[in-house]
Amino acid sequence: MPIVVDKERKRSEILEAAMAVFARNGFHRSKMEEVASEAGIGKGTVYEYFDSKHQLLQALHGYMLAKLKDYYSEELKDIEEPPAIIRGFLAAALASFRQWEPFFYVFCDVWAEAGRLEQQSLLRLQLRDAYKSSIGDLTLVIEAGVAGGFFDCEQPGLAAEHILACVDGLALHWLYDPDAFDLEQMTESLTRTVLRSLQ
Amino acid sequence: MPIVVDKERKRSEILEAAMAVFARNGFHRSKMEEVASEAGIGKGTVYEYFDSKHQLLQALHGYMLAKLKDYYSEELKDIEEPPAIIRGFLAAALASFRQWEPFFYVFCDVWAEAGRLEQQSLLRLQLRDAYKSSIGDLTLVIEAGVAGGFFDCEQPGLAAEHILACVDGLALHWLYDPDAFDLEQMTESLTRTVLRSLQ
DNA sequence: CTTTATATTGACCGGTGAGTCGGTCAACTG
DNA sequence: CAGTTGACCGACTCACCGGTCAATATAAAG
Repeated sequence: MPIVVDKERKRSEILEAAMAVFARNGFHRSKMEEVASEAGIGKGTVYEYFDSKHQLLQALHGYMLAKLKDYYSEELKDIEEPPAIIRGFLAAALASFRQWEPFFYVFCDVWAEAGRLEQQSLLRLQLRDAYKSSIGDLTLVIEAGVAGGFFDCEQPGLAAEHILACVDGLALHWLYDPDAFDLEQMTESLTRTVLRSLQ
Repeated sequence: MPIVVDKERKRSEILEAAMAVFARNGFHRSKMEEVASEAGIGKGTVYEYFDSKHQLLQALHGYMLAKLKDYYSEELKDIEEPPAIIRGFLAAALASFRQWEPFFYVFCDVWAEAGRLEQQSLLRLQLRDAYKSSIGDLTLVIEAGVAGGFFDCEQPGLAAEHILACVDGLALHWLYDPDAFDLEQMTESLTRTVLRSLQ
C-alpha cells in the first residue's frame, strides 16, 4: 500500500478553503481552480474528494451546520433556566455573525440555491432538518419556561419560529450592511424584545 | 420619424420577463437569451434597454422595490391606529409571500449578490435605502403608538429592526419550505407575538 | 414608391470554467 | 532493487453564454 494520507484531514482542508473562497466570491463566481489553490493543492485533487462543484457545496453546508451546532451546544451547555438559555442563544447567535462571518455568506448562497432545487434535493433536506431541529430545541426551552412559570406562551412552536426568523433576518441584514449593525446593542435589545414577547 | 414604440412599456415587459426567469432559475443560471424569449423579443433588443445582465438585475431590483412600496401604501392607506397599522403591515407582508413569490426568489439572489459587491455599488445602496426607509416608517408608527398610549417601547428604532428582520427571516424560510408554512396561522401568531413585545 | 431614421434581430465571437485523463511520483512490499 | 499501488496534478477539452454588430424589417415622410 502506497502513501498513507489522512483523507479526513485533507477533506476538511478543502472544505475550509471552499468556505473562504465561496464566502469571498459567491458560489457561482468561484472557480474550482481557486478553491484548489486556496487549499494548496491541484484542481484534480479536489475531484478526488468531491464529485462536482455542487456536491462540494452540499458537503460544505453539512460541515458548517455541524460546526454551528457544536458551537451552540458549547455556548449553552451550563445554562439551566429557560430565560437564561434564550438570552444565551440570542447572544451566541448574534456573536456568531462576526466570528463566523464567512458561514453566513455561504448560507445566503445556499438559501438562494436551495429554493430552486427539487423538494427532495439533499441541500433542501439538510436545510429543513437543521431548521426543524433548531425549532424543536427552542420549543422545548420555551415549554420548559412555561412549565417553570417564567413564560406565558400559548404556541411555543410558533414563538420559536418567530425567534429563529428574527435571527436569520438580522444575519441577512448584517451581510449587506455590517457597519450599520451594533452587535452589542442589538443583542441586548433583541433579548429584551424576545423575553418581553414571552412575558 | 419612423416606428414609434412605447419604450417604457417594453422596458417593463422585459423586467417582468427577467423577474420570471431569474425567479425560476436563479440569476446566475439564467441566460439573457431566455429572458428575451420570455419577453417575446430577440436577445439584441434586451441590450437596447439594459447595458448588461448585472444592470438588468439592478433595474429589476429597483422596479420590484417600487412595486412593493406601492403595494404597502395601498394596503395600509386607510388605517389610522398604530396597532392596526402593525397588524396590517404584518398581514400584507406575509400575504405578499404567496402573491409575489417570484419577488422573493430574486431578492434572495440580490441579498447574496450585494454582500460581495463594493460598499458603494448601486445594488447595495438600493438595499440599504429600502431597508432604512422601511425601518423609518415602522419606527414612526411605533413612536405614534407610544405617544398614543398603545405601546410601551423604549427603543422604537430597534423594535422596528426586529420586526423587519422577523419578516425577512420568515420570507427566507418560506422560500425553501413553502409547504411547511401556514400563512394564515403564521400571520395571526406573528401579530400576537409582535404586539405583545410592544405591550 | 423612395427615402430615411429607427427598431429589431440572431448568427457570431471570444473568454471562461467545470470536469477529465494520462502521466508523475512517493511510499510501501517482497 | 524492481514492482505495484494510488494520491496528486494541471494541461486540455468542450459546451456554454454574455455581449456585439451587420443585416433586415418597419413605418413615417415626401
